[in-house]
Amino acid sequence: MTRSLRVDKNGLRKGPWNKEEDDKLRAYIKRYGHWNWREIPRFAGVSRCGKSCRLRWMNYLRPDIKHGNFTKEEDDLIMKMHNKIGNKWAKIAAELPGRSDNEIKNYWNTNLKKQAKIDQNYPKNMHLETKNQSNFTNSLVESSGLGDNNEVEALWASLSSSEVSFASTHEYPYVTISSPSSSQTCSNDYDDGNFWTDPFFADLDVMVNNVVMAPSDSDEFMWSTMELYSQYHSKFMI
DNA sequence: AAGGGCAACAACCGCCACCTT
DNA sequence: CAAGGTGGCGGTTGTTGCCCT
Repeated sequence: MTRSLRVDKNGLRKGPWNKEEDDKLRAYIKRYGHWNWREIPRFAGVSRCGKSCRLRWMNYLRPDIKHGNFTKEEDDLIMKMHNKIGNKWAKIAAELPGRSDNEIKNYWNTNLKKQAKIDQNYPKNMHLETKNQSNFTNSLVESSGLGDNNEVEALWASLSSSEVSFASTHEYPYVTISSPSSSQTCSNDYDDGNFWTDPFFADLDVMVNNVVMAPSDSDEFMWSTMELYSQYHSKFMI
């Protein structure tokens, strides 16, 4: 399941590692540590680039690395964190001792992504305009961070053209917002703003008080919008 | 048995942030 | 402050194995 072995123009091997290379690298790092990845292959006696050595060590040779099937607990944690922070594999890996970011990324792409897609269709989609907007915006003014009813109404109106769905997967609620060319999912227990990504915002052209907001550059906008959806979720969904 | 399609995953590549000089 | 080096990250690719027809 790996690439075929080849040698590049500098004489460096590419492709699958053999046992001898693994043993040399493992032995060297065990004894001297990894002080400089670019120099390590020369000292360890392997014809690989430093980057390749680092990858091999981090994903396979580290003594604390765990191989084998993911547990249900690990699945849940990956799903939860992915809902929350998106494709931040290194951050997710930091919460899963013994798992590498590469392994988690592969696992997500081959297993969990499909599961997540299925979950997002549950329980149903709905359109914002079907709800009682005025009552809701009144209750939002204070908590949303927006200035007054007009601002909330304006934001609301501009978002109404997008399809918004609310759903829960396991114990982690999330909100999915679909626009014509992209979709974005985020968790309600937000404490990290990075899950709002540019493609979604770039597509929305949100107007507040006749000013086009630049969402990807505006933390205030981000928090306000998140609060809006969070409040909406808790108010109308059981 | 053959082969086509898909899944799995190790490894590569390009980009970026950070550090050092 | 700028430039170059390095490590880390995330997206993507390439190959093998498995399953289905």
